[in-house]
Amino acid sequence: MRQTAQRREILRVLRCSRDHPTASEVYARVRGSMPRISLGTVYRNLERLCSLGEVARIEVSGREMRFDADTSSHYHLRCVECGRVVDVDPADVSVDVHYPEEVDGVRVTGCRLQLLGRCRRCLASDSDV
Amino acid sequence: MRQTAQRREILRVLRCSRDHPTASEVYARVRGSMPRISLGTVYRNLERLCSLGEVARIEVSGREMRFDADTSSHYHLRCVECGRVVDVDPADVSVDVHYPEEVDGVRVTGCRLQLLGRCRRCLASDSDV
DNA sequence: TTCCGTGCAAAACGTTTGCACATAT
DNA sequence: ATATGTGCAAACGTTTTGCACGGAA
Repeated sequence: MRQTAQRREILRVLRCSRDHPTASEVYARVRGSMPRISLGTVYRNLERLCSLGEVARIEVSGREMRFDADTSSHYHLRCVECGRVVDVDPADVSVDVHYPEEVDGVRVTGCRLQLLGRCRRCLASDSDV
Repeated sequence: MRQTAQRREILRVLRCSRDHPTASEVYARVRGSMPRISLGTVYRNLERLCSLGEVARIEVSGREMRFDADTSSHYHLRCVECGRVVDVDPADVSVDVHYPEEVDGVRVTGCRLQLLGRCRRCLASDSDV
């Protein structure tokens, strides 16, 4: 794989971000230092970095993908109102799950636990409404 | 809320479907008996039925929404390759999860467990590749 | 009669892709 | 020199929306 300034910058931005930015957010941040980069390049590099395991794709439900330079195993807590995602230390969560090996012709390979909640900001604006 | 033939038909189709159809799939099926229905109407009614709690929106990550007339609590197993979703009887799954009440300003209200796997068809076509 | 729901079409949105050009190797 | 990566713009698939009309109440 060829080294490029764009890829380096995208990775740098991701490593400085702790808020699991979307592709557009990465794009906006990278444009700060590299105004002529294109959104397509951001997508292509995020895709590439994901398959290399350098960043993680966070498949939180809802529309857009989010990305995380922290590829260590941890949980994500999502505010169901604004979509904000925060990390949860695995040490603070205990999980004991058992499931069948196969259901209805689908072999089970694993499971994903997602925490849901509401952030302070959204709780506050809820009381306004 | 006003009764309409369209909403009744959409609900009927969903109740006859066990494959968690996407909005387009619902659209296609409803068109069988109601060819002039519009996709917009399908979306508007699915949205409406969801907020009434008559059907459930299955938020499988990233891709398109799926809908389920079975609103009882059960798990979903998704084939990570083709996106197919099958139901998993809660009796076949044991879950014991503990998590903090709040993390980083986000109050935790619950969690969601999603099973992931690969269906026979995809496993078979994988060996072709 | 009155609105709510519909059909239609266009827009919005996140993402992918085709192309010609640039550039790392 | 070569092939991989880029910028740009168009295409894509899903979902939402504006509008005038139709039909349930």
